[in-house]
Amino acid sequence: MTIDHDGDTPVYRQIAAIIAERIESGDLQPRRRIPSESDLVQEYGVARETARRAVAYLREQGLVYTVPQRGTFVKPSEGDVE
Amino acid sequence: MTIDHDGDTPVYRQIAAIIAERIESGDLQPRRRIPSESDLVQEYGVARETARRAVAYLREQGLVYTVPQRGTFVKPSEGDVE
DNA sequence: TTTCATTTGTCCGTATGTATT
DNA sequence: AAATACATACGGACAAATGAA
Repeated sequence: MTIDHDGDTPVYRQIAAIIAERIESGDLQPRRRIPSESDLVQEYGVARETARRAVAYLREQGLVYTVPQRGTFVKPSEGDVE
Repeated sequence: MTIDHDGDTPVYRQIAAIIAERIESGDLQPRRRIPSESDLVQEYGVARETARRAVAYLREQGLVYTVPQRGTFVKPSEGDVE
């Protein structure tokens, strides 16, 4: 997966889409931590704000949840055990 | 040496320049520890991130090396004895 | 052995200024 | 004007290793 800096889709949404795909494919498991903002900065060569936006977008979509000072994690599905 | 918070040169580079000057003048000797991040925070009244950036900048310039949980030290010159 | 302070590593939250589109 | 992106700077918190007491 590569980032298109010139296309119509904002970079942060492209990154969010990649992570969302990893969640849906099971590559990123429920309650497991997703890559940190710094990881995303490194991996995709973007600014931290862009990485933060990508994570914020996933949060808005209800795919992940963030624990301050801990990280961002994949939300468990509805029927999952507590 | 005072920090100019409003000038063109970023604060972290000003601090890096001060330390670089201390190294070149011999005030900070090879293999000796440079001031810790906390020291720089105290001394120049900056955030830790800014202090960390200054050190990172010196590292990129090859002037110092960092040992985790130990500190950052002045790099010995080429011809120095091991 | 245990405790404690120090130090760097790694997180996250926020803000401002600038540039580009 | 507004959205996107980058650079800089400040703040707080916890983790982990080291070394000294």
